[in-house]
Amino acid sequence: MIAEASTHAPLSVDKKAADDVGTLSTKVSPVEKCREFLLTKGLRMTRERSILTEEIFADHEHFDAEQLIQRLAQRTDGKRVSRSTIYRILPLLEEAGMLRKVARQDGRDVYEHDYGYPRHDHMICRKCNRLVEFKNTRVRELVEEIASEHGFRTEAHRLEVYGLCRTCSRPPESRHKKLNLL
Amino acid sequence: MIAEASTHAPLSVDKKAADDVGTLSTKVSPVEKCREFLLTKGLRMTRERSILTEEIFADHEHFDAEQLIQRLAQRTDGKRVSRSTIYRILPLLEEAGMLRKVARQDGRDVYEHDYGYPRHDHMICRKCNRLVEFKNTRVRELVEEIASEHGFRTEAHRLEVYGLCRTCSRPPESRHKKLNLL
DNA sequence: CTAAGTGCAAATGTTTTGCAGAATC
DNA sequence: GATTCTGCAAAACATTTGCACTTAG
Repeated sequence: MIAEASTHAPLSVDKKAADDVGTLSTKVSPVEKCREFLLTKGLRMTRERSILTEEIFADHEHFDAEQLIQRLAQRTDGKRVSRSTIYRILPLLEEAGMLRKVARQDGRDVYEHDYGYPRHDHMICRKCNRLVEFKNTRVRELVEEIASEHGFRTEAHRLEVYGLCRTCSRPPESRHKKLNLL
Repeated sequence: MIAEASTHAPLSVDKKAADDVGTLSTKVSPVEKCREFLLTKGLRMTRERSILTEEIFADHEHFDAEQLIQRLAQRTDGKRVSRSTIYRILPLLEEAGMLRKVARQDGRDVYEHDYGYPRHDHMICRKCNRLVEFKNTRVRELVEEIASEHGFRTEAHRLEVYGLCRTCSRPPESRHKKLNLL
């Protein structure tokens, strides 16, 4: 099941091209942060929630539910977390401000960390599918400014820039060859 | 578990609060534009494609597939278009550059016109779910500027601002009346 | 004519849910 | 100890697809 033959260069994040994204201000571990949130809601920190949170924050890659299910729902050791539980915890982590949906690819919601990783926006190359992260304070400022003009109280924003990355927009180059661009 | 009591006021677009969004530069009718596209692909302009295109471009509201199905799949006059056909045509209109997905709400893809309507961005109220459109030239300028710093060639962008709209951020307020908000 | 398009019903794939037993506070 | 959680299997949904029949070009 889950056909999945897509050619999507899936979710690759171009860290090299990113600006000042990468500085990490660790205060509390993700699991701790999650526990705090759960407390405020009168909910409980369970083994499953802890396992899933650790798995998710083990790296900074983007991911979707299916990937977590692949990794966690078939373990035989004590670290198994079922499909339903995974689907139930993800919205909690979102509500906790630790995750956010950034896209939908192949019929699935794609998440990224919203905790322990600096705020940033994305440039997406329509050719190589590369996701370039960038950080620019003026974006936030402008958003803030526009919002206030509309009496809107900003909590977050998402800016995605679509186009061609440096590599893909560079014509076959040098020569007199016909550039088959576009 | 996972509360989820969302009050989704679905897809309402607050035109009043919108800025200069509204100027319309009509060149060719949507149906014509669509026909042109179909021609280039060796495809045919059918009654169903024409009906659907007209229905979609009759107003500038955002919509999802289900809404079109509601309106078109149960007609008894000659204007019926089936569910499958609707789902088959939507991607065509996207490819034609006439529509684009702008969000996902309640598990459905939300579309908006990408033809005959000026470019704009969105503010989305997390409480009443209202979609406020706004247009601000500085957004495009800033995007352009940032992109070029990264050697990125911009083709389009999407900016969504999340937060609370004027109404929802106003505290229960003044009166003792229960405002059944909205 | 003949390739492309449509409607229907059935299939797919993701996400949600009711329940009974298990675990946290 | 009561409430919240988990896993399971089944359900709910949105979207897609196979097929026989229509239709545009």
